[in-house]
Amino acid sequence: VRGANRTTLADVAADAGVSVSTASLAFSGAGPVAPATRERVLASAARIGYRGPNPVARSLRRGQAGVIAVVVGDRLQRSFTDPVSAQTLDGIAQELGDRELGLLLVPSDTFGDAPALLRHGAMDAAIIAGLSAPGDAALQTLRERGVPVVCLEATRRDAATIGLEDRAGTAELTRRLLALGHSRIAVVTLPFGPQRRRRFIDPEDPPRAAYTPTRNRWAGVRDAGVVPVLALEPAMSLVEEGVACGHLLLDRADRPTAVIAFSDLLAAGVLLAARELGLRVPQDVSIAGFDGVDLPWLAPDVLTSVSQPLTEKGHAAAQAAADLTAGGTPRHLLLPVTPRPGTTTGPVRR
Amino acid sequence: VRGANRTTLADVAADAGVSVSTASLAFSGAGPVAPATRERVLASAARIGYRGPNPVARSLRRGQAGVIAVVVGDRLQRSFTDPVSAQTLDGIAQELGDRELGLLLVPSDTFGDAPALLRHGAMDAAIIAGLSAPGDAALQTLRERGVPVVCLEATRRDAATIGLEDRAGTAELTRRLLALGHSRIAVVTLPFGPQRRRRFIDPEDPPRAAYTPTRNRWAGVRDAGVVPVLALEPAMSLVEEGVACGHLLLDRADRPTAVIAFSDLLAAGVLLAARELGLRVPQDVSIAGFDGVDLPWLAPDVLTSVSQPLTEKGHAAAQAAADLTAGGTPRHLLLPVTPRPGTTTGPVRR
DNA sequence: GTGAAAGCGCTAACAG
DNA sequence: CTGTTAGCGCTTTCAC
Repeated sequence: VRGANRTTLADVAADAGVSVSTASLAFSGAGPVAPATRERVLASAARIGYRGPNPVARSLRRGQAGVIAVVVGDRLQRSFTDPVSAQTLDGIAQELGDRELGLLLVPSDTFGDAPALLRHGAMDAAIIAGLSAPGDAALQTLRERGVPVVCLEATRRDAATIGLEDRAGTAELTRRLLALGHSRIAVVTLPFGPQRRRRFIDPEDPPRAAYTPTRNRWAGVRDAGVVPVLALEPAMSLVEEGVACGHLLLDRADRPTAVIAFSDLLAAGVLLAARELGLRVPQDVSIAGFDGVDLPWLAPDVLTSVSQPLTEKGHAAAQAAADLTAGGTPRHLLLPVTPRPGTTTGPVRR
Repeated sequence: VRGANRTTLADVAADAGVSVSTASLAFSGAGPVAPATRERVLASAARIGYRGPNPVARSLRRGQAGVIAVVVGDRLQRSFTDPVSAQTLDGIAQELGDRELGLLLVPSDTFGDAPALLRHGAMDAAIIAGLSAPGDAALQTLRERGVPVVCLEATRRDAATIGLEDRAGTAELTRRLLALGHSRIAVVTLPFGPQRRRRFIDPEDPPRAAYTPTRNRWAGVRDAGVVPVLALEPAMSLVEEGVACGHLLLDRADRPTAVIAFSDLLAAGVLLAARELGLRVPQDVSIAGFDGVDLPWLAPDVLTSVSQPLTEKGHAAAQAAADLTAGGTPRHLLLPVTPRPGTTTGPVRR
C-alpha cells in the first residue's frame, strides 16, 4: 500500500507542466518561485493526491537521517515507571521535537548483543540514557558504526557526557544528617553493576562500582567523613527493593538512626518499610533520598532529598546529540544538584 | 562528520576488485556469493573502514522506512509514569524489536497542531497510543499523509483498532460489589474529553464522553443495573486526582459504601484519601479499580481490580501496524479483561 | 524564475 | 557465481 507506486514529485511536475526542480522548490520554499507557478504546483499536488516529499528520499539526498536514537534499559516498563527516566526522556523529547529531529527509541540491555535496530537503524547520533557500564554492547556497536554517542550517567572518553554533581549531592545530604546529630547512618546504594543482586557491602571497603553515579554518590558520603554502619546494594532502583532493604536495615536491634538511599524510589521503599514496622519517621528514623522527584503517593510525607535537573538534563543530552550530528566535538557537561527539604529527616532522638 | 564523505559500498567493491552488486550480496547474504569473494569483500570493508550499508539508502531502495511511529500524549513524563502506558509501550517495543522495525516516539497533544515530526517524519505506519478524541490533530495529519494508523483505546472506522472489553469489566466489578451488599456506589470516571477539569457528573444523565474507554466503562456500570449515587470526572488519570476525588466523595455524611474508579491510579488515590480520613478499607468503604497494574507502594493493600492484558495489547498494536505496512486491511481487535481479586473490597457493614 | 542534469548509496533484475 | 544496468524520490548546483 505504502510501498506501491505512490505519486511522486515527478508526477506533480508533469501535471503542473513544470520541471521537477521547480516543483521541489515550490514545496520546500528554498528558492525563488513565481507565486503563480507555486499555486499551480500545489493545486496539481492536491488534485492528483500527492502526499508531500518522501522523507526517506530527502534524508538520503541530505545525508542526514534526521533521527537520534535513544537507548534505554531493556524493559521500557521499568525505564519509564521510574520518574527519573521518564522525566529525562521527556526533556530529550522536547528538545529533539523543537529541532525537528526524530526520536528512535531503542530498548537494549547492557549485557548480551545489541539489538538489530542499533546495528542497522538509521540515526545521526545516539543518546545512551540510563546506567551503562564501560563494556556496554550498545556503546560498542555504536562505536563500530561510527555513530556519535552521548552518555548519561557515565564517564566516557570517547563520547559526549552529561554528568551530575552526584558527589556534592550526597556529601551535602550526609552533612545535614550529621548536623542533626546522626552518627549511626546506613546507606542503600544504587546497583554497582549489571548483576542485579541484593547484598550487603563492606562499608569500610566497598567494591568498585561499574556505574558512575553509584561510585560518585558513595564517594560523597565518604567526603562528609562518614563511614556507614551498614551498606546495602539493591538489585535495582525500585520501590520494592527499597522495601526489602528497609526491612533488612531497620528490623534489628542496632537499628541505624538514619538511612540515606541513593534514589528516591529506594528511599520511598525504605519509608514504607519503616511504616510497616511501626516506626515513626523522622522521630525513630530519618530517611533521605536522591533525585528530588515527585512521589504523590507518599503523602503526607515528602522525602528529604537532593534534586537533579532532570528535564534540563534531557535538554542538554538532546542538544549535545544535535551538536555531534552537526560535526561538533564531544563535550563533557556537569549539572548541579540542589538540596530539597522534606519531612523525612529530623534531629536524632536519644 | 557523519554526513561527510564516508566510505561506501562502491569503495569496498573497488578495493576488493568486485562489482558493487557482488559487494552488496556479500553483506546482505541475499544471494549466492563464493565464500572466497565474500571473505575478500569483508576484509576490504574492514581495511578501509566501511561501516556497513547506509540504512537510509537501503530504505529508499526498498520503499519502506522500517519505522513505526508511536504517538503518545504530549508530556512523556506523564504518559510513562502511568504504568498502563508504560506497559503497553513495552509490549509495542518488544514486538517491533522482534520484527526489526524502528520505534519513532512522537509526543503530541490531542488539541493544537500535530508536531512537525508527524507531518514530515519517515514512517510506514503509526500507532496512536493513549486516549484520542475523534477530531484528533495527529490522526488527521496521518490520514492526509496516507499513513496507515492503529488506534488504541478508540473506535475508528478509518483505522485499525485494538479495543478492550471495558464494558464487561466494569459490569463484572459492579456486580461483585452488589453481591457484597453495596447499594450506595460512587464512581470516579476517566476524563470525558481533552478538557482536563474535575467536576461532578449527573449520574442519571451523564454527558457523552469523547473518549471510548470512559463511555464503555460507564456503560458497564449501568449494565449491572446500578445508578451511582455520585459520579466525579477527574482532570486526569493520576494518583493526585484520585486523592482529590476521594476527599470529595468520602468526606461527607452520606458517604458511599463503595467507590469504583475507572483506573487503578485513581483508585489508589481514593484509597490514600480514605487512609488520610482515617477510614478503614474495606470495612468502612470498598474501593475498586481498573487495569490490574502492579502498585507496590500501596502495600499492604492490593487493589481489587480488573486486569487488562497490557503487554499483549502492545504486541497486538505492533502486529497490526506491521500488517498495515505489508498492505493488510485494518482490523478491529477486542481484548478480554479478567477480574483481579484484591484486599480493598468487602461486604458492606451496617 | 525555471529547467536540465547529476547524483545521495544502495538493491534487484537480468544477463553472462 | 559475478557484473551490468537501472532506478528508489528527492535536492541542488548550474546554465539559460
